[in-house]
Amino acid sequence: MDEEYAEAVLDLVEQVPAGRAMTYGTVAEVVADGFVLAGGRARGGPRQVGAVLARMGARVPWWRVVNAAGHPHDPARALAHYAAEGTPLTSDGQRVALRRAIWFPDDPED
DNA sequence: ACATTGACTAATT
DNA sequence: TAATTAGCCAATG
Repeated sequence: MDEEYAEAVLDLVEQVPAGRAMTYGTVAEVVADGFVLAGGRARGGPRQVGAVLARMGARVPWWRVVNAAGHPHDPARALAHYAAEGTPLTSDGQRVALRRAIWFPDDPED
């Protein structure tokens, strides 16, 4: 596991505003693009993002990263955060309403 | 070098 | 709507 890559992922996750969220796939793409611009080599798909969070996710708001269906890795804990942050959820209250919560680094409504 | 495994995704049933 | 299938990329043994 490349430390530089891990840092990039964690930094990005830390930038996600409360009440918003990003998908693993999107995080992977944004980080990958950043590395390309930096003339870097390290790549990584969505699964690598998950691998990084599995190791060092404890120090970042990991609940703001969900899969394409809007499901967080640890629903029990994530739900409590969503309630506290006012994150938009779907009718079943079990998954993040990505249509409304999805966030990008260049989002004007940071 | 090969097989297995994951905090994934998209398309197909 | 839910389950299955196939593709995916890197880490690990």
